[in-house]
Amino acid sequence: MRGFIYSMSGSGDRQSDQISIRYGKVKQLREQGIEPYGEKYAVTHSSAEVVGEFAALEGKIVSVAGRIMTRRGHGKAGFAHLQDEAGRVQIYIRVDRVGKDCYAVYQDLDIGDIIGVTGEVFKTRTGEETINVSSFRILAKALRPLPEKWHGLKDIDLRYRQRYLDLMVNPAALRTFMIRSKAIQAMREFLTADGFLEVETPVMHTVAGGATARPFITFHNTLSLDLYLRIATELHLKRLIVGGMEKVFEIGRIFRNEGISTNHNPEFTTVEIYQTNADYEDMMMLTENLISKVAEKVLGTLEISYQGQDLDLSPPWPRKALVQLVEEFTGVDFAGVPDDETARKVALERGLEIEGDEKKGEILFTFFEKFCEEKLWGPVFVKDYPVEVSPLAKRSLDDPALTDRFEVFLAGKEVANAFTELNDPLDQRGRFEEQAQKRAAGNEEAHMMDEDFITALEYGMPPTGGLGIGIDRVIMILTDSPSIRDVILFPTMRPKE
RNA sequence: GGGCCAUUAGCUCAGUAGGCAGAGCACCUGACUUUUAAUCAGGGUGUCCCAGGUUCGAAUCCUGGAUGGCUCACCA
Repeated sequence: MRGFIYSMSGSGDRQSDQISIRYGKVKQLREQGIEPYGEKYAVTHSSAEVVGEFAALEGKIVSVAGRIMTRRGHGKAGFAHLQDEAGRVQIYIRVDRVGKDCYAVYQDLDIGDIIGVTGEVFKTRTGEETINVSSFRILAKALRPLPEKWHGLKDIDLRYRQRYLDLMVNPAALRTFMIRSKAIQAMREFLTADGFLEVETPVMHTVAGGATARPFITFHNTLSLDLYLRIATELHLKRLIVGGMEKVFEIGRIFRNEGISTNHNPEFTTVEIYQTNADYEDMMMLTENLISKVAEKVLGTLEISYQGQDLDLSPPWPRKALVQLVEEFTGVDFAGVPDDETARKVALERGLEIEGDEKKGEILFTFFEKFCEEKLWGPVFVKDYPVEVSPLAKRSLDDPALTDRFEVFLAGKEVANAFTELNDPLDQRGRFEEQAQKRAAGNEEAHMMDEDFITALEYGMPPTGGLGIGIDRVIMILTDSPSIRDVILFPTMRPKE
């Protein structure tokens, strides 16, 4: 914007502003016949290779490309650090080696410019691996100054809005996203090696199901149809199980039109995994295996710390019934609560706001959320959730008010949700109808009736275990990030002005 | 949505009691052929987030707004 204004006003004018000075340098370079946005450079090594393989490279000629991050001039010679994805390497350039004209061009370069250099590898007096430049080329002139070299970019707003700057100057940011990438790769490898088939299902749904959440709505012109961005991948993946796929997973973005917080971003990534002839016990083992294997692969250890507190991911993880945890934390034994009426009374006694039509299971779940959840440092499996809050999970054999469902908590965060899948189409229809009633009563998060999914179940879905993992939250834990925005490259932000 | 806090140079930050807008890095001019937060000499480059108000005078006090952070609510 600013540069645009200056370029419109004529970059030849003497301007004090750093940006316009750099615009002037571009013009000057072109007048000298030097292209400030050059062709690709024939790179032979990365910065890290020059440093790490110095013994083998000493005295050899290498070509490296990168962004100038520091600069130290000494009259007829100069030092700078070039940064590429792998790290940084120092370059040394002297006028008697590259010639007067070439050196003059170097002296006009700025921090932030991207250049390619070729030269001999040597070590300076102070012992730093360095490239003694014999030639270089400008690959991209930077028109804007970089954030400060020592403190980096601290402004959280700018770090999210201009993530490229964050990545450029804050090594921890790049590390976080490299870990994220490796962790997802490790998950994929773990699952495919175990015989799971990776699939892709629609992002645009005619019925937004598979979770209790408000969807984003969009519109298809040709079909003249409201479509919802998916809030879960669940119902399509189970259709694939009906179709005969036995082990499937999908890693994908889902969208929920709800609040934003340090643990919630409107678009986030889940992996959902479905396996036939499995139940939630199998999914517990899969969960602890998967997450611990991923942690080991990307961090090399299972004993990590999150925000200053130790967290040991070594399996097996403890398993606790939800009703038991509620009793531990609140002293209320819901097994002894006979009906909805009594449950509501207990809720009021504990200061919970209720509408008046809540079922016992809903209140039990609310107790868990309010009084237990954030205190579960974990890792821990919380199991046996009330049927009222688990419309897609199969009822427990020994208690039809509960389901064979669990959630995983790490550092007080819910990171996974899994159950033995409900495969009885009659029961499923009843659950949807109950949800539809809640929707009609104004609960926008309640499930929509999904006739097409019921139809699929009517063809018969084998006994299946299903698991969903919130990848962003797992990455938060693995990278010790306090906010979900720290692990999402471009988190949702309100536009400036 | 409520509460609290923040917003000053490209970046990181000071700014006293309401009295000329500051530092470091970056940048500009000059010196310097192995430096590394290079050094030395000189230079301040600004819509103090925005709009009003109070005042002789506002970065500072008041009101409203914008954006962000934390938190509560809601949720996942």
